[in-house]
Amino acid sequence: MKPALFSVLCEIKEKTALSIRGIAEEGLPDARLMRLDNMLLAEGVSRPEKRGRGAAAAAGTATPGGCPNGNGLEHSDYRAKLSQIRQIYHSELEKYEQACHEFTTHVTNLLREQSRIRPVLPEEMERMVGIIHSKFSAIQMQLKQSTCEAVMTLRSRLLDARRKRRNFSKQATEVLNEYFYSHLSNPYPSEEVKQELARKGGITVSQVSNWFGNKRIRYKKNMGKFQEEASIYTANTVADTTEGGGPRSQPSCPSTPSFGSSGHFPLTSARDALLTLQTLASPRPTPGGGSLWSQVSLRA
DNA sequence: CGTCATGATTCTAA
DNA sequence: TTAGAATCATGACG
Repeated sequence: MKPALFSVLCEIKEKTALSIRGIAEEGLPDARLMRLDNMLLAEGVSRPEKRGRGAAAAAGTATPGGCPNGNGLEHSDYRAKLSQIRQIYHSELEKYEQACHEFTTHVTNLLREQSRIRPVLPEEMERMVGIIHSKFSAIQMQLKQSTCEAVMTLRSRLLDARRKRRNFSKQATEVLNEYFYSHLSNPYPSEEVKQELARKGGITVSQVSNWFGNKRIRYKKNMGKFQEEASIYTANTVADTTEGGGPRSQPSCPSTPSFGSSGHFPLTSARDALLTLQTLASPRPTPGGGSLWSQVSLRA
C-alpha cells in the first residue's frame, strides 16, 4: 500500500514539475551588502574587538589620569558608544546565525522525515536551505543597515560637537598669559610645563598647546594690539605663583615690580630683546630656538 | 543683527 | 611630529 502511494505521488510530482525556479532573484542586494560590510569594517565595527590601546596612549602622550584632553573626553564617549553598538551588532548577528542554523536543521529533519512518505529530491532540500539562508541574510542585512545608521548618526554628532567652543576661565587665561609674557623670547613651553599650566588653569594639555599656537601667531601678527596686555603681565610678572590655590593676581599695573623672592626676573621688552640677542648669539641645541619667533620678538 | 575675540581644526612645510 | 598659517565656528558685546 505504501509503496503504491509513494509511486503515485512521484508521478504527480513529475507532472506538476515545479522545477527549480530561479534562485537568482536576489542578485541586487549583493552590492549593497558589500558596501555595508565594507563600511562596518572600516568603522571598526566588524570582526575583531581589538582595542587599539597603543594609539590612544600615543595620542594622549603620558597623561596618566585618563581623558587626555577635551576632545579626548568626547572621543572616549564616542568610542564607548561605538563599542556598545559593536557589541549589540555582534550579539544580534550571532543570534541570527544560531537561529538560522537551528531552523535549517529543523527543516532538514522535517524533510527527511517526510521523505519516508513522499518523494523529496536532494535538490529540493538544498533549495529549501538556500531559501532559509537568503531570508536570514536579508535579516542580517537589515541589522547591518541599522548598525551603519547608528554609527553614522553617532559620528555626525561627534563632528558637530567637535567645534564647540567655550571660553577659558579667567584663571586659565591668567596662567597662560603669565607664562607667555614671561617667556616672550621663547614662548614654547615644554611638555612638563604644559602639563603644569594645564593643571593650574584647569584645562587640558592640548588646549594649552592650542592656546600657545594661537597666541604666538596672533601676537606676532599684530603686536600693537597686545601691548596693553603685555605690559600688564610683564609688569606683574611671575610675582609669585606660590599662591597655592587661587593665584588671582590683581594686575593693577604696579609701577614697582617687586621681584626677587622667586628668583624670576621681570621681563621687560628690553630684557627680552637682550635675551633674544643672547639666544641668537649662542644658538641653543633646542630645535627652533632662535628662529623666526626671536627675530619678530626683537622688533617689538 | 554685525563684528570682533577666541578656541579648535585643517593644511602645509620642515 | 610640530609650528605656523589659514580658516572655521561660537560666544560676547554693541
